[in-house]
Amino acid sequence: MAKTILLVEDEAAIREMIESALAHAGFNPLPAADAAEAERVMKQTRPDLILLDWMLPGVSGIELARRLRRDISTRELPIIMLTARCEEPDRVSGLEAGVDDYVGKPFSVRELIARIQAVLRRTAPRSETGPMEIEGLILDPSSHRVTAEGTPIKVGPTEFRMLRFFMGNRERVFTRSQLLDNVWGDNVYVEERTVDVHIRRLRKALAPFGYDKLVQTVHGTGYRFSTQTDS
Amino acid sequence: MAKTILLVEDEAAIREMIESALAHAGFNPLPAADAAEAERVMKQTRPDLILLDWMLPGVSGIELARRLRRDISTRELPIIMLTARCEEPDRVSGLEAGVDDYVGKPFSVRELIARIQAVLRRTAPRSETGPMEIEGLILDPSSHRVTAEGTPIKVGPTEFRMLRFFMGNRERVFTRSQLLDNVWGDNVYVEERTVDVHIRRLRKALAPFGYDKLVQTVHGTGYRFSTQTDS
DNA sequence: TCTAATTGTTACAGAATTGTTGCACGGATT
DNA sequence: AATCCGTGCAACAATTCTGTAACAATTAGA
Repeated sequence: MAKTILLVEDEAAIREMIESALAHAGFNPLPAADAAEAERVMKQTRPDLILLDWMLPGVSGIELARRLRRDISTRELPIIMLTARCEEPDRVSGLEAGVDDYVGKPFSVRELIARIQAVLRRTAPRSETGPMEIEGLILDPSSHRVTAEGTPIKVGPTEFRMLRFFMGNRERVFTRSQLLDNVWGDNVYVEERTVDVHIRRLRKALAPFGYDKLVQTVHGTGYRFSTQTDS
Repeated sequence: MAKTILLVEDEAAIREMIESALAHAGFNPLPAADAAEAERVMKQTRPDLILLDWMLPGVSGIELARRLRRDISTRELPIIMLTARCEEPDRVSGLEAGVDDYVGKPFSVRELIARIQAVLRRTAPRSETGPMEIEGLILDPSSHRVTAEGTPIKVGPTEFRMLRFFMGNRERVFTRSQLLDNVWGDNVYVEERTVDVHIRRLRKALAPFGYDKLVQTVHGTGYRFSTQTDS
């Protein structure tokens, strides 16, 4: 889930500053000091985006960008260039290099993060999942709504994610640990009993329509979302 | 059916490059070197979109955009402006002039194509439907007015664009980021919380008629325009 | 039945998110 | 120049959500 971002910047101070900013924003930064190191790193890991300084010792940033565009495996890799404000490089060469965005130095950290997210958003193919329905209970991700017989049911964010996961994976038992991974996310630490509380909250929300019986307890193991009668 | 795109750009090198890029992407490019030539071309062919350079000899790009907005026949024509990063144009005044998006030079061909398609996608339904109406709330894009039960509602430019977007995309959640892209324009950088402020202003304007409940909050996600009761 | 383990339920403090307001700034108008 | 208007932002208030602990209820097994 966490996007990996290759950061190619020769000045150590700036590199470290951006690196910590990226980490803080939930990205996985891969620092590199020059083009050679960048290419070495890319042989091992395939980043989701490249932050590339315009001025680099040895192979310049724009030259590296051209190389990446030439290689079929990195042709679609988004590139954001870091340039000195109003340096205004040759327009046509910028066009040809196929850079996705420019950020002029000095820049605000938040602007940089915003531009990264914008580029990732534009680049990523959108995977819209349609509404799910089970015995009249409808969950629509696009409107972010849970409906029973036409009337909307109010559920909290976590309950929504949990119900969405359950509706996509019915008739299967999940341990609390698995639910934490799939509903909360992998690298978060919360007590397993917290799952029980949210199960309770989900049941409470579904109870007025009788759908609470779909959320079943498997004693000694975990929980299951099922239309079959609980035995 | 290939979309026709009028390209107004004075620098021949850039014009030709974009022209070939457009042709390659399946569009039908109509090149023009200045505003006068652009207006001449438009008398013969009606393009689906205009790519307009900010800096033009004679009549400037933004001035041409204003003229197009004044003319009823071209009022709904999507406009994308090409601006140099260092020119730092006032995007707000551009937005008020009715520009749909900005692309800062230098830009990648991919980005340009993506933005063109994005603008075409989101302006397509608008131009065909004309005035929109939801439960007595009427928004008329051509006269730029909002009315409730005959009485006009005063909304600011941003609130108007937001309401127009919402009325064209009901029953769907949008994150603050998506709203910024669609209401403000893609590469405008403003704080996400600013969306909340304009949501507030829109609600305040709609409140005297009870329409404020159509603008719903989806906690943890964003906002939604819906006629269904929020619960 | 009795006991230990497991699960259900509730309350609550702190965190996170959203609502609301005032204000400075820039552009347009007078 | 004076004023108004729209905009974006920050600061504060209000609301909602979350995780945890504590206690009650239930289950499984001896």
